[in-house]
Formats: sequence, structure tokens, C-alpha cells
Amino acid sequence: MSRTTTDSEDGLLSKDQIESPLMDESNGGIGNGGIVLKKGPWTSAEDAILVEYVKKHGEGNWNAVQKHSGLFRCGKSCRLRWANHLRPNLKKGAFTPEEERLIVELHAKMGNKWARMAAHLPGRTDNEIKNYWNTRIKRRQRAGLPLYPPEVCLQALQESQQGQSSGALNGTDTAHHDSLQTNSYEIPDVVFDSLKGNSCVLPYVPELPDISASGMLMKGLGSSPYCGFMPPTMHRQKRPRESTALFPTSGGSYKDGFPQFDQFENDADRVARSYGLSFPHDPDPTTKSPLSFGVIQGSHSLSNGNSSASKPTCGAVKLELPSLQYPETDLGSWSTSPPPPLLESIDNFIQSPPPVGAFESDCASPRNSGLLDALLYEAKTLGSTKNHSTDKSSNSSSVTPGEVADSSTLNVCETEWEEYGDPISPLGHSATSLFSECTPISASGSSLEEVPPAETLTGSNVKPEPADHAWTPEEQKEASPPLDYTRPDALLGSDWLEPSTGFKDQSIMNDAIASLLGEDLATDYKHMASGTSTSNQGWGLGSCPWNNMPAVCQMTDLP
DNA sequence: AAGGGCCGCAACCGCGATGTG
DNA sequence: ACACATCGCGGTTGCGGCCCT
Repeated sequence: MSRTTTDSEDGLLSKDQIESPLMDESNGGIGNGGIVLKKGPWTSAEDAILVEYVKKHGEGNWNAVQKHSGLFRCGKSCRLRWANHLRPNLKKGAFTPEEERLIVELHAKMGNKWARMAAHLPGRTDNEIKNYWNTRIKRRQRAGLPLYPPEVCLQALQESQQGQSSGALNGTDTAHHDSLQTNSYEIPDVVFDSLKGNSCVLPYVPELPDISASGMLMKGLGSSPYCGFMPPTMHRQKRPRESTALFPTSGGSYKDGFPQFDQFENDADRVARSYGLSFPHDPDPTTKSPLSFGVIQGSHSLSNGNSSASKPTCGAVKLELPSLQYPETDLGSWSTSPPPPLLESIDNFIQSPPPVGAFESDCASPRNSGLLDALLYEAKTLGSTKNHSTDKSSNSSSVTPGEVADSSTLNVCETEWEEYGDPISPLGHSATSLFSECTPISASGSSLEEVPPAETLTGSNVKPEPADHAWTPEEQKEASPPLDYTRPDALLGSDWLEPSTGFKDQSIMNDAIASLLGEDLATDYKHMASGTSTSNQGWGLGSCPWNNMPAVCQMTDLP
């Protein structure tokens, strides 16, 4: 879709272009010195000039291009054209499945850091990745699917855990500049940024200007459509097709198209256990909520996950097939059932687990977002629970203790979501929507039906992607574990919170928060938390070691 | 076959960061 | 220390093509 080729037909300049190949009076702007700088699509002639110029003078000093080459383009435009289209070693064509997977993984850790993501994808530009992601988001918005495959969440968790345990924060990994670059400050940065301005205990942060994913949420995901799993703007023509693709029913249930917990249960279990706050109280493995819990916890430490050298695996093989036209991109779907008739490779991809060590992260960004955004949001939500944990916790007491540890975090979140309702959210989006980014579809496959929070809480009229499969009570019973972890309200049954003492296992929570904060701050945090654990006072703003962290700081401040 | 609408891509825009005098 | 220039990044927009009715 090159406008250059459109304009010039691969070098065959139009008459106008021949006469004035570099100027287009109708599409220009006043540049330096009154020179009319051309805007819009580049022509082959312009490309040639730019290439020639770069060959002679090298990259940089782009403003000089216009001055010395006769190219009526601003330096900015030249740089962009060169970087995105003309520079050598650019990989053209659709993203390979491997690249797609990498992008998702990277985004889960970096958020909208396209340039950094591009660094992991040789030959790919940030613009390319950005466009890809945006279209992917839109697609998933329409489909009402979580942005991140559960495997990505799990992997992120694993990597972060590994990163922590390997002492990456101490700079033991010197192989990756990003790690070194960000280790020392990224966590606070992220936390501070995300929490900035949140000077009081609120379930939502008034502004998250620096976290790109927040913006993303605000603009796209954050809209009720996303939260509602089905935007009202969904083109009616598209619904059936995408519904079919994304919620295949050929297998009889969502289980065919979506991951089931038991499939990654092992990983989640392992990760959770290794994490130290796994499901120690859960005697019943079937009640694990690896994803929901793991996401949260793992996300908390995501930004610490600079465990190893960057080793982009982008040995991506160039595929000429458009990324959305892979007939069969069975990357090993997370379902054991035959791959659904996906129409879009990304959807295929989303169902495929990332390869172990597909890339090693430097991903923790000082502006980390993506999953981290979600976790921060959840942390904030967690922090707000203190205000009304009593009722909820008492309500939760009906649930068996074994389910507590798994779902506690979610419980709290859900509690908040129910309490506050999404309309309050300054993010303009449902907390559940955020959650849905990282939370897999229910093992029971009924989450789409059971995820009313977005719909109910936001008050939007959006409806979930039409579910082709009606669940019978028998199926529900059979498919669903005793506790439906994908449904936050189902996780309310928690005695994690005890009215009298706050978190039932506060040390666990403290560890989780410490993980989030990273080693740099973990010590301080634990210290502070331990100091408050007995008093159940939590940190006031004044005592919080870090300004503007009330949401986190006061997580321990429970009645 | 035609029209409308959506999708995907390329390019632009605005802003912050960085470098330099 | 300040101003200016340049660079880089992320978000947004416009347009052509495709798909569906």
C-alpha cells in the first residue's frame, strides 16, 4: 500500500511529476524561508533523491536534506521516510507469526513503546509495529477478547520472577543495555507515573498521562466498547464473521477457542509456587486461578523482569502472506482441540503460547505499561479496598478457604469494581476491561457471558460478542471448576481479607507488592509494610516512602 | 454492478528529550 | 543557565483498497 507506488507507479512518474517531480503545489506547506515543502505521499523521485543523499552524507541532519538535495520535504519527513521505507535491511511484508507473538509479548511488557519494540524486531519499524498493534487492538476490541494471551501473561510472570531471582536488578545481567538502563529506576518511575496525582486513596488514578497503555485504554480499550466486549460501533457486517472466528463453536464450546486453565495450570502453578505467593492455601489444584492471580502478581514484578540478555528471536522468516491471511497458523494453540477456523492470524496467534524464552527481556520499561498498567490499576484498586473491605470480606467468608489465596487479589478488585462501578473511573474504562486484557477467557468458556461487570458496571449497552454456544447447566457444571476464576465476582469468596486484621496473609501481599516494586524498593516497602502490619494503619501519605503512592502504600491499611 | 463502510497503511503532527553554542 | 536546533517517539489522520450488502 505504498503511496509512492500509487503516485508514481513504481517510478513511472506522471506528467506532472516529471515536470515537477519534487513539488506538488497542491500538497505542500510553507517551509523554511518560505519554501513550500511538500507533504503527503512520497514519489519515487523523491525517494531516489533521499536515498542518494543518505548514501552521500549518511543519516542524520535531516533538515540539511531539504537544503542540499533540492528535496522539498522537511527533515522530519525525510527521516521518517528513510527510517520507515528506504533504509536498507527493512523487512517488508506481513509480520510472521513469530514476529506477531513477539510483538504481543513485548507489548505486554513495554506497553506502547514502539521504538523499543522495533529494536527487537530487526527490519521492522516502530510505525509498522504500531499500526499492527493498533489494528490488532481494534480487532480484539470488536471481538471482546483480552489483549494478551494468557501465556503471555504467564510468561511475563515467569520471566519477571526469574529476573528477580536472578538478581537482574543488581545489574548482573550486563548483556542488555535496557536492563541496565532501566533497572534502577523503572519501577519507581512506572509506579510514580501511574500514581502521580493520586494524592488520596482512590480506586482510580485521576491521570495516567505517562503510561501509554493508559492512553490506549482511554482512547480505545478504555472506551466502554472495549470493556463491554462488544463495541456498539461494531460493524454489523463484521460481527458474524469475527464472532465465528474468535468464538468458534465448531467444537461445541469456547473451550475450543480459548485456553483452559488446566492447560496452563502447570505453568501457572509452577510460577505461582515459585513466586512464593502462589496458592499455598489452596488444597485443591482445580481451584487455581493461575491467570488471574498470576497476572496480577506477575505483573507486579514485570518491570523487574530484566533477567537476561536481549536475544531477539526475530529470526523471523519473511512471509509474503499478509499477516491476516495465514490459512493455518497453528502455533500450538492453547487449546488441545483442533485449531478453530480463524480468519485472522493474530487470533490464531493469540491462541498460541509463546515459546519459552521466545525473547529475553529487557522489556521492563520506565514507562512500562501494557500488563503493568493493568497490574498498577489493580494495585490501585487493591489499595482502595481498605475502605470497604468489611462487608465484602464478610460476604466472602462463605467461600471455602481453599479458594482464598487464589482469588484474593481478584476478589479485592472485583469488590472495588462492584463498589465503585466503572463510571467513576477517570480512565474512562472499566476496570474489568483492563482485567480482561490479561485475564483469559473462562475455563468454562462462559466468561463472555459471565463477564457482565464491563457491561453492567460501565452502564454501556455494549454486548459481548455473540456467543454461539449456549451453555447448559450441565455443561457449566462440568466445565466450570468450583470457582470460576475468570469471573471476578466469583472470586469474591475470599477470606483473604479479614475484617479485623486486614489481609489475612499480609506477608503474602507484602511480598507481592515488593515484587511489584522491585528489589530497590522492596526492602523499603517490606519494612514499611511490616511496620504497619501490626497496626493495620498502612502508610499515610506522609509516611509513604515514595510520594504519590497512596494506592500502593495503603494497601495494608485495612480496617 | 454499484455504493457504502471499514480496514490497513503511510504520513503527518505535537511534544518531549537531547545536543550544541 | 538559557535558547535554539535537531532528533525521536507516540498518537492521529487521510486515503486507497477491499469487503459486504
